[in-house]
Amino acid sequence: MTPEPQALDRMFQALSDPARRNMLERLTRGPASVSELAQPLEMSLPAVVQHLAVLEQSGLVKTHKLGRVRTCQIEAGALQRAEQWINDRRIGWERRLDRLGDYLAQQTTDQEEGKTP
Amino acid sequence: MTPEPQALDRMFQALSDPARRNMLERLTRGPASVSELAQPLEMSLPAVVQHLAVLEQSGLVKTHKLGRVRTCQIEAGALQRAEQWINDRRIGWERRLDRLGDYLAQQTTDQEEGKTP
DNA sequence: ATGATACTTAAGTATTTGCTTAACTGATGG
DNA sequence: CCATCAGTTAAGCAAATACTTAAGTATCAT
Repeated sequence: MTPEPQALDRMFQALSDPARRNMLERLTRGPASVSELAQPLEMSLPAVVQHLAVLEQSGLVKTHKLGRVRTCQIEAGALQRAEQWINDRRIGWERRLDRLGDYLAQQTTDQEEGKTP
Repeated sequence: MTPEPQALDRMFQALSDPARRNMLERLTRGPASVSELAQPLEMSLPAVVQHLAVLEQSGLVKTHKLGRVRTCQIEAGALQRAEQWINDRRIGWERRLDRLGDYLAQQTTDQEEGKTP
């Protein structure tokens, strides 16, 4: 299941903000409430809630509300899809560099063999 | 060398646009001129140049001009640093899930052993 | 020299982002 | 009940984005 372009848009966009990455980082250490996510960040609670909405819409975070507290969790699957896109591109590029290296080595060898001293 | 937050900001921001991802994808198949990058995109050349500037500032692409043509190349190292950040977080989260699984399994076992039928 | 090519620069604009403050809803605890 | 706590909603605003068109500037080919 290749992620649709828009899903990648939202995921990378979500990852591009340090406050949101901080929230994700906190969530790797276990679920947290909105206030807990907000605590280390120097901004108002509504601002944090807006960042959280971005994270949810990107699929990177899932939340559920119980009583008056909203609990947030990381969604590792989404994180993996973002990683996969990068990895595919990087691997493609590195394979290409390898082929180029082989080609250049071959050229050099040919030249060596062909030289008339 | 852990990438500074701002470097990650710019990298993920750069990756969040489909036109820029398209350009990167093209570059995995080898270097290309600005016009070549622009060719499949339905936008003006200046727009493409602006996207290219974002890619360069993110460190994902390097360019050099020879005569009147600017040649662009992917910078796999930068790509890898973005991937690394995601991977670290994902691994952290998955390790946590494993520990939680172990704990829950242990609890269940304890209960089984302690039950009085 | 002249015209076409490959960008580049500048300026303008609509939309989106990342915040803010103020006011509000809906649990919970005493 | 009523104050507090956790979060929500709304409105507004400055800055950043993602384009556009128009007008350059160097090459390069003839």
